[in-house]
Amino acid sequence: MGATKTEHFTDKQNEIATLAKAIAHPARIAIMEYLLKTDNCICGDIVNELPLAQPTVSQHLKELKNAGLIKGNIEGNAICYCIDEVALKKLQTYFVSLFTKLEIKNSNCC
Amino acid sequence: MGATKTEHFTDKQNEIATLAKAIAHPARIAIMEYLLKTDNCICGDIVNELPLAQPTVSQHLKELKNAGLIKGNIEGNAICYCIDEVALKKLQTYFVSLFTKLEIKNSNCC
DNA sequence: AATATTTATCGTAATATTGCAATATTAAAT
DNA sequence: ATTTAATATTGCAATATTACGATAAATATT
Repeated sequence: MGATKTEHFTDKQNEIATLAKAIAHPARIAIMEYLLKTDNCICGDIVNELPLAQPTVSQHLKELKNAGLIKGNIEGNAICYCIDEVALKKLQTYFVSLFTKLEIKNSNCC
Repeated sequence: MGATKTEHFTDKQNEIATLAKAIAHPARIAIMEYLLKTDNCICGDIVNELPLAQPTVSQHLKELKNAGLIKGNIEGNAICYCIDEVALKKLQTYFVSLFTKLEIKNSNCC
């Protein structure tokens, strides 16, 4: 009890849920937005940008990386984090398709 | 310690994170997809459709409703749940805008 | 080699989520 | 008014997430 019953759902449903969970935190939204607006995606800058301690930011970065939303490259003794378009595109495509289905349906009963 | 520090992030960041959290579970994805494909959005049907006990489904429905993603109308002694387009549109628009920014940027450094 | 800088990991406390049995609530049907 | 059916709430156990201090690991600088 307590753990999500992933085995009862489809791979696609689990995949989208996992991606959504990865961005289901304002700090991780803030990281994604920062990476989108800057050309200087050094880990230390992200830590400075966020109102959280370095180990906490590091943990959030790890979660985004595990979900495939960002990737990190070693650059000297720093690490350069960037958005990985593939996963982001999956989320976008999914929501667009949901909304398209809703429009085609156009018979929301309540 | 332990709770999300929402007060340090923008309203928009918190709003998107909350919406993402609402769908960050395969059962809630499955509910949204079911509501999109059926015209018969009675709570009992959702319970039958999902591999979870009735109280658990009821709780997931409540979370989706709190996030504004669905709405429920009393219909006799049953309840009709439907998708609320407004919140879904917000998510879609957000991801589209993220991806647009990424395309405009077109200089992912790593 | 010693020191400084940068990032990751460990350990742990606080809090939140997930799932369900038991029970309550509400409205329909008898 | 009882009974039945549908949904919500309560209470609780199991698990997951969030946050951070302390520390480790890796590279750069001196």
